[in-house]
Amino acid sequence: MKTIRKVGQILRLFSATLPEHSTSELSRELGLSTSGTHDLVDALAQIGLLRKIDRGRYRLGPLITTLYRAMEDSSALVEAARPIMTALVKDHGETLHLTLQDQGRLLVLAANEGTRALRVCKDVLESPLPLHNTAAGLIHLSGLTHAALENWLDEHAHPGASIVSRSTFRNQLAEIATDGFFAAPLGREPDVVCIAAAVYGHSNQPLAVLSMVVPESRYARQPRAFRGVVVEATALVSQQLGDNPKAN
Amino acid sequence: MKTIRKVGQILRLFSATLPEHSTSELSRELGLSTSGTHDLVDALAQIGLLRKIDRGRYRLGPLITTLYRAMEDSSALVEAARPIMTALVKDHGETLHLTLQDQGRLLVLAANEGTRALRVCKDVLESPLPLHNTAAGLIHLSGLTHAALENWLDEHAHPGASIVSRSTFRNQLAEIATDGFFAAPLGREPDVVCIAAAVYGHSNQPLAVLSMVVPESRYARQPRAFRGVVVEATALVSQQLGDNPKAN
DNA sequence: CGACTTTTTCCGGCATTACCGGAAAGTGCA
DNA sequence: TGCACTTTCCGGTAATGCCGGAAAAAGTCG
Repeated sequence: MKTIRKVGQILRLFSATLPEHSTSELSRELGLSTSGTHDLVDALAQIGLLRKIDRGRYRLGPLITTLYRAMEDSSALVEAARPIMTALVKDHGETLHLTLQDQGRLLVLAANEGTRALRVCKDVLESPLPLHNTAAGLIHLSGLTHAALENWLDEHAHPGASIVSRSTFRNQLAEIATDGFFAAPLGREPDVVCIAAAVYGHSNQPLAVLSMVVPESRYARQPRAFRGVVVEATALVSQQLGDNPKAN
Repeated sequence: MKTIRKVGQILRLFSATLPEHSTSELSRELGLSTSGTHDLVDALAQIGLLRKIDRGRYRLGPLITTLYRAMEDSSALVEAARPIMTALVKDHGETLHLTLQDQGRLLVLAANEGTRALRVCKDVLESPLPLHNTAAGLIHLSGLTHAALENWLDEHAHPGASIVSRSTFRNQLAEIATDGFFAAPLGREPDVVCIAAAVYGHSNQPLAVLSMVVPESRYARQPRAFRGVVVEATALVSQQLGDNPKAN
């Protein structure tokens, strides 16, 4: 559906740093005619996904907020995960994240910062790390369909990128998918280890990822204990989701 | 753009109380074929506006969160309004709302509950009141384009509805548009008065509404004072937005 | 203030795509 | 295992999106 793909492309041009666009900026970005682009954005404004600010200038519209509220109010995932995350931080003092992925980027749904004097900042997964540079991201990648993974590789596996061999990478992901768990240094921070496990929804489908980010010095002392803690927590969240007929 | 209109229709079927739909539910609701509906929802899932949960079952997708975050992070409106609302609650103790409208429904962006022993609950504008039953809603209606207002009237002005005469109603809105201010009882609550004024954005376009909801007994003692307070607060917000080149 | 440039908006024709029928595949239940 | 129902798939056709070109609008400059 080409029109819907264009809808996605247009909407993704709006960001916190570029919240407003004109018709001609959008048409240049998308390689479309100005009149065609105008038809599109006008229609998006009519349904509420965009809002016309001035003549020819648009921002994200109220339907975004409406849908987000609907989504948030119904999120059994966050509801199930929150108390488990709170308890985990209290017991272990380390920083936690609950994440989804959206078109190859991490999306943080909930973050609880650790309580110890030396702790990993909870914003570490907000910066635009490539998915394959975090254990949480690799868990997400391992849950992608083959087609979605190929699309992602088309974008990220090229000369000069850190993924050298596609087949090696796919094999790595297959192992991770089997384990449902992975631990690795966070991006280029050798002092920080990310320990991540998949949260499964109804019908055992990977849904979200719960991860703990820990100073390497503490992780090195008892890596299996950390693995156990994270796997157990995600099993609890998955279990609550599985028991809940509304669970997503 | 019929396809985009269908996108809007589909997305609006997802709510907090109905967060998940099957393909055949959606096709029945929209009066479309199941295969046509499948094409649509599959495409929406590919761009991230929906997410496929199970075979043939969909929920709102991660792009909603991504866009909402982008929107929230850039909202000069809320940023401008928040300290002014905080000061107003502190000084006067009454409940405040900052609202947008989305296709004829109020959308609360920020709500500060009053501090006095007898106070109006901050949730009062969350319940699905028709726009014309609140002063805030009437301010919003008065800012609609003629076409958008006609669409809204087509939905709301019919035999048995509370709007008896379209032309009388339009005249009332024209006066409200001129004043940029209105006060009236809240819905069917004779004890609560809603006092609302328009917030203007760049190029003097009505953008949002700031309103105060007050026990009628307190309002009756000094109605002009309340009017002055609300009008001054919205003028301050409008002024800050006008001075801000990023203002929406 | 007029000329000029650029952008936006509008609209109808045509090329492209959305839509759907019908069939295959999948799922649940008795 | 058969049946009922839903989902998914796919190709043909009718409907729609896309765009060119012109009109309108807005801003800039001399």
